Amino acid sequence: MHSFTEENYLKAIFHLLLKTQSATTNEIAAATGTKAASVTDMLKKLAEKKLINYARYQGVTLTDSGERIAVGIVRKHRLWEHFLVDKLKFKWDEVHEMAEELEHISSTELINRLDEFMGHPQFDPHGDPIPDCNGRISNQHLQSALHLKKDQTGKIAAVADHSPAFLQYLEKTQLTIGQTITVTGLTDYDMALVLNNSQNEFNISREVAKNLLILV
Amino acid sequence: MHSFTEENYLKAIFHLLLKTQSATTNEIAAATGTKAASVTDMLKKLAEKKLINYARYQGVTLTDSGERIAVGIVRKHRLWEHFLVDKLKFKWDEVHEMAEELEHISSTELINRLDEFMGHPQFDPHGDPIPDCNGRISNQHLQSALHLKKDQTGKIAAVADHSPAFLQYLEKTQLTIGQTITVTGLTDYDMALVLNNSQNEFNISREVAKNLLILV
DNA sequence: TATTTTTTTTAGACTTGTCTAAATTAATTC
DNA sequence: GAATTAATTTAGACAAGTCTAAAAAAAATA
Ligand SMILES: [Mn+2]
Ligand SMILES: [Mn+2]
Ligand SMILES: [Mn+2]
Ligand SMILES: [Mn+2]
Repeated sequence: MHSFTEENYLKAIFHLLLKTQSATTNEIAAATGTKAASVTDMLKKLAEKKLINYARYQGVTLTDSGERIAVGIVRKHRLWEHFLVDKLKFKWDEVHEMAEELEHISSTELINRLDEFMGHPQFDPHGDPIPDCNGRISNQHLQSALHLKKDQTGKIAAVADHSPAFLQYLEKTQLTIGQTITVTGLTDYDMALVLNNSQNEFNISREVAKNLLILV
Repeated sequence: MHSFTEENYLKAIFHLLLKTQSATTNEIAAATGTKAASVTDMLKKLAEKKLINYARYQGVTLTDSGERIAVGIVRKHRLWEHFLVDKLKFKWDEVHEMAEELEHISSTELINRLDEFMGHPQFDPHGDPIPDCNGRISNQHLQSALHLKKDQTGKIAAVADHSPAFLQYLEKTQLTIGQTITVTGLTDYDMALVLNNSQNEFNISREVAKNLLILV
């Protein structure tokens, strides 16, 4: 059908378009770990196949069929991550690289059965929504913990940084998905957030807070 | 590590070596769906990497490290097939193509956890033995149903033809793995085998019998 | 507006794996 | 043993995806 490479470009463009109107050559190069010249070649090919809208120097958007493919890859990625954590007992910081391979297994019947086997999970281990078999993605309006007001309470719902280092840090400090937290103040020294999670009180840096996504 | 292509060549050579002393260029071409000229190129590359023993015009064998890789692929293939049938409820004639993709997922930790998740199954859905995590393969001495003597009883343990058509035929006639059968005779007309499976009596052609592997 | 900097594209080359056609070697047959 | 046939290898080409270096376009700055 489509090569792994094409799928990876479409997925990268999809993720970039969640943040901006159109994805640029350099952004795509950074996201795919390639050089700008290679990206230009691939953009021509994807445009030829009507998977992206591309005009020289203008950046790109996905066509409907390009987006359908990209969402399909994201669905597979997140369902496989859920499988690895929920069934095979991997930790949430261990599954991304494996999912990067598994997301290219072509059978949609397989992924739909996997979805059913796990009881149609709504979110992956990092709190990201799993598109349904029609490509629909639920949208929770989350906000960064950094923007919580004093004494505001919310539930940790997702993370904005997926690096193993960050995920391991959260695991160690019990800041895992589903935890309810309250912001009780800021430290004078570095404006770190003082949090309360019903048992203990502790501080998190503004950088950590930025990457914690909260459902209020 | 190794490309999908290299893995597929090693796997093909491994399967060929179960039947003969050394695998020939044409056999490998047939098994991999390529042309002889392409095989020669790849054999040079695999020999360069010390994964096969190759001398021009002589056919090839696997080195220890080549065999280790090949057995690893076979282990993955068969474990994934077991997963698809046992957990995702696919039929035994539906899983081969998916396993052809899944066998190239690189993580050995993943496959070991999958193995554990399924309770360390000994055989895949077609009765083929699943190598353990050290590459050891159990060897049952099976014989073709064609060579059963009159009134001899045995258990269907594996199939020699993995084509969906054959597997569907067996499913329909209840000749599935684990069934105990007795050969009660031969028809006069075409020497078909007359079988008894405790409930019914019925005939199977010599071609079908050839591909049914029996544990006596 | 003219100049400098950044971004993007083009040109040309390389790698992997494939092919067809031709040449070579090995195996069969007469 | 010579001639024919079959198997294998070599030669040369191609497609996909990548790269570096250079050119062109766009954006930023003076
Ligand atoms: Mn991931
Ligand atoms: Mn994830
Ligand atoms: Mn199979
Ligand atoms: Mn099998």
